Amino acid sequence: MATLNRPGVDDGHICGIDTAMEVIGGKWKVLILWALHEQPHRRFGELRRLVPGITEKVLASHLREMEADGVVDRVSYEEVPPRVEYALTKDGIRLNDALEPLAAWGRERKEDRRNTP
Amino acid sequence: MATLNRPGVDDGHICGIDTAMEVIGGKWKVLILWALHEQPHRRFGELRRLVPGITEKVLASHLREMEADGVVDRVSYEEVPPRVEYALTKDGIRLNDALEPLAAWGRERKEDRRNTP
DNA sequence: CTGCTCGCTCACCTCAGGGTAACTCCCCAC
DNA sequence: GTGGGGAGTTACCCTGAGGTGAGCGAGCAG
Repeated sequence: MATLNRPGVDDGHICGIDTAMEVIGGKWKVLILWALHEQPHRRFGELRRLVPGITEKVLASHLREMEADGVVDRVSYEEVPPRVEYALTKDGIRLNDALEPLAAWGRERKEDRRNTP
Repeated sequence: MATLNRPGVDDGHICGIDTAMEVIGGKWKVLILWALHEQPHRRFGELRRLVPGITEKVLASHLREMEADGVVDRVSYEEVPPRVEYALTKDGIRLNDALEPLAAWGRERKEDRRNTP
């Protein structure tokens, strides 16, 4: 992503939001985070049901990206039938906390729109 | 966008974050918000310089969307050469405040990555 | 007359992120 | 033997957000 062009800034980021946006930039990532925040240790199929509309392919790739970004943890129990559980990492929890004010803004906005359509 | 499927939820949104994501979803929107937050009443060309990489077309369309979303205000002074100033609305200021924790998360993360590459 | 500034608009094109659907592997129940 | 759950993978397709480059309208400087 780009940067606001000011002296003293080294790499391509300045305000920190763009860094965060890279992590939550996927179409469904905030919803996945939210689902894992409501209750840790969700299973794959459970997430698929909780985020209706998402396809298995995209859920899988989003989860792998979020794992690579260090915000979710994948634990695979070697059983049959397979069982895999996803949970937020410490960093993922902090990310979710950081998203809460944004969620509050969205909720408030939704309220306002409902009252004045 | 989609919704976490739980009873008691009416429209397509639940956690509020998705509502917010619709507003800040454009590629450069958070950077525009940030630029307007640092100093209100920025001119078009000024924003173009502050957000390097953005094209005029995209800057214009982003600004129009954000105006429609009620987060920025456009004031056109009928002069020649034309002068147009953009500023955050009250709601835009609140949105920016809500983004601050996310920015902090991103900055912290950037620090960590620098120390442990 | 030419070129420059400012704030755009228009027509066209690209590409990657996401959607569709089929397939795998291992076991259990019917 | 077939059907289903569970957790994916693979190959292919498609749309729309964003990028490219040009032009405009008014005035002023040289």
